[in-house]
Amino acid sequence: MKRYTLEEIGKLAGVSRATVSRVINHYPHIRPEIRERVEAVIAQTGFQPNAVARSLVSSRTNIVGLIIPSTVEEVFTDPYYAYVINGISQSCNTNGLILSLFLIHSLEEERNVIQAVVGTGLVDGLIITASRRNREMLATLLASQLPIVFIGQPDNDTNTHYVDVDNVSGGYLATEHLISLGYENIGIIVSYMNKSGEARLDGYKRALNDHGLPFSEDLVAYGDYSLESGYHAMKQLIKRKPQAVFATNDTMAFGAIRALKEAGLRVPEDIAIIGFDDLPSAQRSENPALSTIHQPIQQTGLDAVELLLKVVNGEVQKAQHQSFRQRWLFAKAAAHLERLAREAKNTATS
Amino acid sequence: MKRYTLEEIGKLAGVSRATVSRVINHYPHIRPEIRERVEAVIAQTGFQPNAVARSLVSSRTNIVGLIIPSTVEEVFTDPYYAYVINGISQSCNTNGLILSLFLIHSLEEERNVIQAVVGTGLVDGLIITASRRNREMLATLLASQLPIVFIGQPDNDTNTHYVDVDNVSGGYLATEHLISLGYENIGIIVSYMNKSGEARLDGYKRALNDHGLPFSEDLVAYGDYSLESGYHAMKQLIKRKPQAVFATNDTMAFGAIRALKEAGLRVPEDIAIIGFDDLPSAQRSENPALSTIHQPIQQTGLDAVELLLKVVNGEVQKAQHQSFRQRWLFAKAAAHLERLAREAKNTATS
DNA sequence: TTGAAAGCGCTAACAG
DNA sequence: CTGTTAGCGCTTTCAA
Repeated sequence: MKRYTLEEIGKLAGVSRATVSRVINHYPHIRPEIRERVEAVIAQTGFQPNAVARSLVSSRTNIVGLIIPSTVEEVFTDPYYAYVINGISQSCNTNGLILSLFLIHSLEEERNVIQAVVGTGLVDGLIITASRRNREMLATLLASQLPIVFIGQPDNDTNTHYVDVDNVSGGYLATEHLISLGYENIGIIVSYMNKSGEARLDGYKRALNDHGLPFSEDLVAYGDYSLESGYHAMKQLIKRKPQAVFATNDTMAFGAIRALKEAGLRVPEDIAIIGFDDLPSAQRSENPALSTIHQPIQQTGLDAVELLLKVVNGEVQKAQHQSFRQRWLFAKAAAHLERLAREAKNTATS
Repeated sequence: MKRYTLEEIGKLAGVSRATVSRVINHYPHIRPEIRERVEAVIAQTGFQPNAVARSLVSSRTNIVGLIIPSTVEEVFTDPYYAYVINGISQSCNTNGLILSLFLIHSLEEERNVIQAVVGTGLVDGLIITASRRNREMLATLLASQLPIVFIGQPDNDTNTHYVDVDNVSGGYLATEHLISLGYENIGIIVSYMNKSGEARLDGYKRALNDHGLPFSEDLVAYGDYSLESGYHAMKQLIKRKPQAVFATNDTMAFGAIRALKEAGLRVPEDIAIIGFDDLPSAQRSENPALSTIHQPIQQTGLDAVELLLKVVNGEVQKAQHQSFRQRWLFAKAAAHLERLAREAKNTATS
C-alpha cells in the first residue's frame, strides 16, 4: 500500500494540501462538494496523515508514557500491575492516545529511560506507578516540567498530581471486619515501601482504637508487597500468636497463608487472613478464598489517564496541589463486608 | 527547564546548527576544539534533540508496537503475557527502542488501533502475540507493508516472520516424561486457538507412537489456554480415567488440578499432570509443584525484538519466508526431566 | 471558502 | 572541517 502525502491527495482531488488538511481536521467552512471530492480520494487511497509530521507542528504526540520503576524484576510477579496496565491501556484506546510502556529493570536503565523520555518531546505526559522511587529520578522528572500523574500517593506530595484509593478507610474496613468477626488479637503485615502502606496501617490503628482494642508494635510486621516478604513477615508474626492478620496487599496475604500452612496452621480456623487489592486471583484462590478489600485497580488506571489528559491540556492549575481520591472503595467494601458476614454465618455451623 | 533547539545551541556555541547536529550524531570529522565547545554547551543546557523532528526527517521513530489481540479481557489472567511484555521491554531498553503497547479489548478497538498504527508511520514495526487473530486484521496488517514479527507461529505462515519455541519437541518431551514414569493411559488438554496447540498435540502423538502406545481421540480435550477451559476440559477427561494428563499450558494445568481436587482426586497420586510454559507461578505452586516444560518466554520476547530490528533494517530478505526457532528448549527440558526423575525416585518411597 | 507560504526542529547533500 | 540550503509532511496564518 503506497503511502501518500497531503500534497498528493490534494493533486488527486484537484485542491491544495491546505484544503485536504482542513477536511481531515473537520474544519467546518468547506464547500460540501469539495469536501466530498477530497473524502472520496482519501477513502480510495486509504490515506492516513503522517503522525510524526503532525506531532512536529502541533508539538503534541498523543503518546503517554507509563513508567513502572522497580529495581526488582519481581514486580511482575504481582498481578496488580497487569490490571493497572490494562486499565490505562483501555483508557488510552478510548481517548485516542498511544501508550508507551517503560519497565525499569535496573538503576542504569532508569537513568537512560528517564533521560530519553524527558527532554525529547516524545511523550505528552507520564504516569508513574507507586513502586520504588528514588530521589534522583524524581528530581529529574520534576525539573522536566512534563505533566505527570502518580498512581499511589508519592512520598513528597508537594505539587504532584496523583490518583489513589482511600487507603486509610481501606485499612480501617479490613481491621473492622476482623474485629466484627470477634477477633481481638489482630496482626498486620504492612509495606514500608510508600505512603499507601502507612495509610493502611493508620486505618488499622484507628479501627483498633475505635473498638477499644490496644495497638501493639509487636503485632506489626513489614514487607515490600512481594509474596516472599509476606511469607517471612508471617513467620515472624506467628510467634505473637495473633488470631487474625491483615495483610496490606493480596500478594503478601498469599505468602502469609503459605507460611501458615507450613506451620501446620489452618486458615481461617486457626488464623484468619484478610488481604487488600481484590485481585481476581484472590477471588479464585482456594483453601480458603481470601477475604480482601476491593481496590478498583482498573478504575485507578482509567482515572490516571483522564487526570493526565487534563493536566496536559492545562485544565488544572499547575501550581495547585491536585489530588484525586476515590470514594468508590466504601460502597464496594461495604457490599463485600455484607457478603462476608453472610458467609460467616453460613460457615459458623460447620 | 527550558527546551532548546539545535539553532539555539549553535548560537550559544558560536557554530551553525549543522555542526551541533554532527556533534550529537558523533560525526567523526570535527575539530576537537569545536566539539568540546559544543558539548560543553549541551551539557550545560541539558539539551536533548527533539525526537519528533528527528523522526520526521529520518522516517524512523524507534518505536515498536506490541499488539496483544484478544476479544476476552481475560488474557491478562494468564501471567504468560506479563513475561512476554517484560522480555520485550527489556530488549527495547537495551536497543534504544520505545515500546508501545496495544491491548485489544474488543473487535471495534482492534479495528481502530490497527488503523491508527498502520498508516501513520508511528511505529517502525510490530510484534504480535499468538492470541486470537482474525483474518480482517491480518489482511490489513499484511497490506500495510509494516515490518511484523509474530510470537508463536501464525496460522497462515506464508511469508511472515515469527519466533516460537519448538512446540512439537515440547509436546514430545512432556508426553515422554509421563511415559517414562510408567503411565500408559495419557490424556491431553490442547488448545484449538493456534498452531502451537496443534504442534504440541503432534508431539504428543509422536511420543505415544514411538513408545508403542495407541492414540485415542477420547483422551483429547480442548481448551483456549484459559484456566476455566482447563477446568472444564479436565472434567470431561476424568470420565476416560486417564492415569496422567498433559496440559498444553500451565494455566490450563492449574484449571485441571482444580477440577481433580473437586472430584476428590489427588495429584499426582491419582492422576499426574504436566504443564507447558514453566511460569514462575508454576514453580511456586504447591499441592503439588507442577511439572512443566520450560518455555523461555522472556527469551522469546528478546528474540522477537531483535528479529524485528533486522527486518526493519532490511537485513532479512522480505520475500523470504523467515522462521526463527529456538532449540534451547531441549537442554532445559532435559535438565528438567532429570530433576523430575530424581524427585520421582525420592518420593517413590513415601 | 480556498490557496500560497512560512515554519515546526532536525538531517543531509552540496559547496567551500 | 564547517556553513548554507533544501526539504521531511503537516498545520496555520495571511491574503485573495
